Amino acid sequence: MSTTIRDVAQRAGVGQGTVSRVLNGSSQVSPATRERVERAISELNYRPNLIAQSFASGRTDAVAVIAPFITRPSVVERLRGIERVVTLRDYQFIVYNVETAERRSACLRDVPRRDRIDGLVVISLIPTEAERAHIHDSGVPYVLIDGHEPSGTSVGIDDIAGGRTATDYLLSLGHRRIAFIGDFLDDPLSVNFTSSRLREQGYRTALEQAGIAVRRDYVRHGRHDREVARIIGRELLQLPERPQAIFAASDTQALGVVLAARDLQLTIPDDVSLIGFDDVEIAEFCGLTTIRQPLLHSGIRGAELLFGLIEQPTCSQPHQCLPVELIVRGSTRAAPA
Amino acid sequence: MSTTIRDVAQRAGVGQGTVSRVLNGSSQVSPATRERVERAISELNYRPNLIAQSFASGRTDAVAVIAPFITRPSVVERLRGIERVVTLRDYQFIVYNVETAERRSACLRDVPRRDRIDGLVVISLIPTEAERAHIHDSGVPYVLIDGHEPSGTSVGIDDIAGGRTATDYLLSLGHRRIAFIGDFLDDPLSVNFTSSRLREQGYRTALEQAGIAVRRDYVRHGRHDREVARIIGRELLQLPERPQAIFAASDTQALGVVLAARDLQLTIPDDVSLIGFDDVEIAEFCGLTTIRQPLLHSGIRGAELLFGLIEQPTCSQPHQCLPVELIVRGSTRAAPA
DNA sequence: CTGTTAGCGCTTTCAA
DNA sequence: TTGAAAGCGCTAACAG
Repeated sequence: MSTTIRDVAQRAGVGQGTVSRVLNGSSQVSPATRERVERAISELNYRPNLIAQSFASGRTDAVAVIAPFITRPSVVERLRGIERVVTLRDYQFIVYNVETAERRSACLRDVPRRDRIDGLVVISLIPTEAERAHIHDSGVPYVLIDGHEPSGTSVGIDDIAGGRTATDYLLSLGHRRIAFIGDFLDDPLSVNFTSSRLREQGYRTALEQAGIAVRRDYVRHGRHDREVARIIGRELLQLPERPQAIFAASDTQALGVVLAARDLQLTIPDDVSLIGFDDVEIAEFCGLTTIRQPLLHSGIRGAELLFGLIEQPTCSQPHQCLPVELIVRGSTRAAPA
Repeated sequence: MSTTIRDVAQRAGVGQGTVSRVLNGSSQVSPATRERVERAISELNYRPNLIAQSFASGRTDAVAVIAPFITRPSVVERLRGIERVVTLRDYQFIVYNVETAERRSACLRDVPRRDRIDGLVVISLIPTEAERAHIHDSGVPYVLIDGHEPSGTSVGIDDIAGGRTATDYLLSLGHRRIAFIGDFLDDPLSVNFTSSRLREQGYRTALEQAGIAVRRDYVRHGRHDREVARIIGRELLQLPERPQAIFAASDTQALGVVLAARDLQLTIPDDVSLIGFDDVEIAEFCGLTTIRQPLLHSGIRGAELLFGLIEQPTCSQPHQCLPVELIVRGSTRAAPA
């Protein structure tokens, strides 16, 4: 068998409790004893059994993340931020990938358990009222990233303002006929929220403030997918009155529009201006004008908040709103005079 | 406190052991008893404590993955494949992201522990002889993805053949001056291996077989990064005798060449043909000719092999070689006559 | 088929 | 400041 705390205690000539105290950095141990124990530990090359530690202490030293489509660039970037912080604290980083509605419910139901994890981060999936209550009942500290948790801790951006900024920029370039592509409204993964919807709201507000009526045929929705957006983009670009500019609620969808334009032999930005959202890595490569949100940083911040909660479960932080930024690249240009 | 197995036993009027048997699906329980226990479980809304189960059984129901740069599209795709299988088996999926040499060693040293995980997948990082021995000593079943583990279980592709296929295709188009861009040879993360190097070997073999000498100025290396490849690409494309075609050892690097060509106002494929490797998602978008390797599937296969090992630790599988495929898109064309 | 029970390795009282 | 010892909740071996 593996060496246990008993072996160490024996070798050091102390009690198990003392070894445990040394292990956990208690200040209640005399330097001499500590020294003796530490020597025994290194002589025996002893490593405490993590499961046994968890079992006895009730902590798991693990943090879970529930995220939709972990392959999406925006999600990956956030995961990376979380992983960085979690690792720094020597916690395990457990990932749950969600690609269906069933899986979403299953995760939200089964993952929040004190005997499983010490904390939970949820990305881009807004729990229902019942799910939120369930998480709360589980007693697991919990942070939401990319969403707003009214009575909990969350980090996100002002999607409405982002949508407005994007639209205002297109307006400032002289465009009047501005179309919008956003996520499918009945996305089963996002029961009562999508950031896409808020960005659309910003779009609508901006147009209204500019005295431009929102045209039904200019506002389209589809699954968050490049190829779906490509089809929608083609439809928009083939409208009798072609939009001068398109605001896509994500870079992924904006890239679909790039393909649509290519399909129709139209040139961006000469024939149509295009702006995306997120500023994922490929956006720069493609010269896509977009609204940048701090993806990596949202993960870092979210994880930091979570550890705050783990250490101080009572003191819940308010919603954190991260800044967005307009990044102008080559996919937008002024409307011809 | 939470309800325990004792409460259930009491309520069902049976012993703890019987409840445990029901929990673990033992066939040694009479239908009537099972029924009674199950009713007690659901009446009490009992969930077994996972930590306690792990502690008593010695299993952790967790699988760890150590991967470099989890944000790279190729890595993400593999992670997704692994996650899918791991989740299906109701195991926890623990991710360790490696971005430095120190972290690499730390992970390879600390993660393989029976009290932590039941199995380990390593992606694109070849353990040294000592590290391999250490993993073996830990007793944790282990699978390597994207590499060849001589005396262990691994899944990969024939990188040499892939490199040959890519180069042969360029040759078949009539190109003779073919350059190569690959990973930095002293990559601290990949101590004694990079797939890039094998692809280069395929490139060299193909050229030699075609009776073409490999030109030193046509073979370049740099960190696996788009911007680095862009700089290298510019150098290649500004050579007095410009290559007719470039084989990049990864799509990421190929995209750097796309930027380089753009920088120099050169057109792909008219001025230079370009072929990549991997067929990551963006390759299709960019119309990049490339060598496709089954990334998602490598993750799935690797995880399946791992579970084979977990269930049958003795019966180690041989190296699995997945097929690659030439995907012709618009970045290559025949050399002018 | 089922009840009883001895631990699993550690943390954490409780005394000393 | 330390040692002794009582569990943590479960599995698995053993007895019946």
